[in-house]
Amino acid sequence: MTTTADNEVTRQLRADARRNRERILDSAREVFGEAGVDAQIDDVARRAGVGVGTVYRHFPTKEALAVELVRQKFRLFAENVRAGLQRDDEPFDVLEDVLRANARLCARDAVMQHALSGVGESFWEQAQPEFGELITLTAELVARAHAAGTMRPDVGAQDIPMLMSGVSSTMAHSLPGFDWRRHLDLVIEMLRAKPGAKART
Amino acid sequence: MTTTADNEVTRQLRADARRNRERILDSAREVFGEAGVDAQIDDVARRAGVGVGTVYRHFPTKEALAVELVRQKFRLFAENVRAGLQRDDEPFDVLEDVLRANARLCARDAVMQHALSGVGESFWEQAQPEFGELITLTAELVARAHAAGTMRPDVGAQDIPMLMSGVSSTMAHSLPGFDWRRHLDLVIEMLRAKPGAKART
Amino acid sequence: MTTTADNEVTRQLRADARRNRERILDSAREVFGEAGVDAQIDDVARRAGVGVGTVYRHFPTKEALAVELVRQKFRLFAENVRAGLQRDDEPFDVLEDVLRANARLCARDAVMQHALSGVGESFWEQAQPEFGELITLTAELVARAHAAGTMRPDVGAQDIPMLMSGVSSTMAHSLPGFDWRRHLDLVIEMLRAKPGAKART
Amino acid sequence: MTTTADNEVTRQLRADARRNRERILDSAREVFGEAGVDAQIDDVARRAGVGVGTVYRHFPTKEALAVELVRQKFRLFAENVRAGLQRDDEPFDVLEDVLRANARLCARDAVMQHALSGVGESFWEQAQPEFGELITLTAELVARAHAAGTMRPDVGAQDIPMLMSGVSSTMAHSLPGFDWRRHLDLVIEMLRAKPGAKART
DNA sequence: AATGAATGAGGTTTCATTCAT
DNA sequence: AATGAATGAAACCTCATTCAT
Repeated sequence: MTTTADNEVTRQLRADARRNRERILDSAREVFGEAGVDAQIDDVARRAGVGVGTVYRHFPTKEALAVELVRQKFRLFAENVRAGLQRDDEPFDVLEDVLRANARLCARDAVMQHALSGVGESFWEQAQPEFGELITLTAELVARAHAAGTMRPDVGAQDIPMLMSGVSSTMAHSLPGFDWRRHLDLVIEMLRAKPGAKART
Repeated sequence: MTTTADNEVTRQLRADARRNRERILDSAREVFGEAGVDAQIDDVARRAGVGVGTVYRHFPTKEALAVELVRQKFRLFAENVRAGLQRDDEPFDVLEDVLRANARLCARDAVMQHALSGVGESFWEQAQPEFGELITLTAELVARAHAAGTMRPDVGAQDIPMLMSGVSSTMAHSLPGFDWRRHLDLVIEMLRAKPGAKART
Repeated sequence: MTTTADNEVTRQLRADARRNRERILDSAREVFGEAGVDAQIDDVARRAGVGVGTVYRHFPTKEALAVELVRQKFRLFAENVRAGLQRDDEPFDVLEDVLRANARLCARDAVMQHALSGVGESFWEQAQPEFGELITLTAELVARAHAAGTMRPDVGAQDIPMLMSGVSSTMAHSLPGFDWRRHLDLVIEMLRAKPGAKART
Repeated sequence: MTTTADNEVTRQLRADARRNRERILDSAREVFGEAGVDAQIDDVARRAGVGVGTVYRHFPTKEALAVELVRQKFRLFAENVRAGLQRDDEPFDVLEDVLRANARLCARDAVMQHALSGVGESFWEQAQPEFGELITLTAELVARAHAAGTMRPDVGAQDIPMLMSGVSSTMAHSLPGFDWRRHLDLVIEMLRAKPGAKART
């Protein structure tokens, strides 16, 4: 019983820390969303209602914080793919739904834009595990669509992140003609098997 | 005689100034290319062989300098389109060549990446004239390709910058699967009219 | 019985606390020795295997911890002097031995260096009792040496700490020519009575 | 004539910068003197009447600033030795005067204390040239005193900085018995040749 | 009594921009 | 018109100390 109590105290402490961590990440998402990746850590801390030190305890540098946001997002992407893999529907339709869902998760996410903008080359190295997992899962979905003959055979799973990164770059602008849903529609067209179409290898 | 002399001095200075302006822009292209848009104005000035003050005489802010680089690039794009419009070849082939040429102009251009990353929303406002001109010219090329029936009818000139911005975003990475030439190939395939293909509106 | 139990718990705790105190002091000596007085309390705590809070329970401030180390050292110095006072040997020889022993205790002691560097003026105030005791004991040894005529009559007990502080300052460096044993030798020569030598008052 | 004018303008600019540099160093001496080496650069800047950036333009880090103060002081020491070498008086008397003069230059100089306290081991490396010069000059003075037979033959020029560092460490305190003039007197006694005295090698 | 997460003032340093020469 | 020294508002990060558990 003492042990149980102790454990609970311990868990309680951890729970506090974990809640702080969550609040910091939430706050960072908001602040980065509003002010871009150049936003100040102090603002993140203030909005999270914690001291700067607490932010730095959880994330040793500002970059580490941004990287964690990207990793989280990748995990969400992967979850969507996983959910898609559970479905029994036509594989390409599933893929399409998943891509649309993931694109929505990207929309107006400044950190993602930053990660995609190439400044944060190191972002990808640090998010490697999540990125790899995402590719692996996507490959399964793509394989099914290929097998079903509903996806262009000469486009592979590794093309998807590249194309989606393009869609995501569209989101960063409110320029005339820039509409990420349209961009995504065109990409999906690209991926879809066309009867009689011959792809350039 | 005094007037003549003064004029000569003035002209002399203007020539100097113009040369300085060019050197600053060249230097900025290089420095931004190597160190990203976060590079320092001092470095730009040093490489141009002028004082910082001179840079500021020509460009009121660092952003103005970057914007000018973007505008220059847009002018180059437009020139390529204009050259294409002179050609008598099949219009879609011309479009393809132009897109490839313009993509090459974008490759690893940090300022362009920055402009595309959404940080510089105002970049586009300031480059409005050049951007508009580019669209206008592209529209003519697209119209010809549409008329020739060699380009997908449901994709318009205003889609091109969006798609190319996506291709450009690919250039920022050296990630596995990220290959802008491949991205561009896929885009061009998509733009090409396919016999029997029915596009989703 | 409850009282007995409580007492036992208290005693138990006190024993624990005392052990903790010792471990913290040991740890502090090591950490300060390795990283200087600027080392962090967290490191001291970690090496002692306790939480920071525990350090602060025993020593209200970082300085208090450092001061305690100095006081301990002074107590060791005093013990050496006391041991010397027990000996029946020639008093100046005893003094020489004691000074050499105490100098060895100082060697490469970062806290001592810090105390000597003047930053910690307050160190000395706080170590007043130990310092006073040390002087008192030294005075007795010096008196005996004076009486024996083996020590320069114009140098007193109060000169010793000053001279030893000089020797100690030598220890802080690994500069060419800086050798505290040499410095100490010169000091001891100087303290020794010389037949026919006339000291400047 | 134009050349002369240009040169004057250039010199003028440099003069301004040089004056700023001097003011920063003066200010640093004062601020470090009052608040120790832990004083803030902002205070140095404020007292010098310049912006922080100006301080950093002249001295890339806080340490660089402190090091420069030490080097300056070493140069002053060397100047005193040089002046001593011009004199025709008895060499040991000259040495004594020089040591007293240099000790006075040290008195209550917080940066010097810091340099001597061993924290700034790197100080000495960076002040190597000045330190070396000082030793060289001192060696000449010592050689003369040795030749005159007025200085202990078994004490060399390289012992002097060590002994003076000891004297300097005395200056950092206002403890009972700590009196650097007394310490210096004793050191000078140490150095003086004693008729009939046999030095320990 | 112990723990260690949280705090936040304060420190150093950077760099776009200004301005005296 | 050109120069580059000066400016100073931020930005990031550290660490002695507090306090909830």
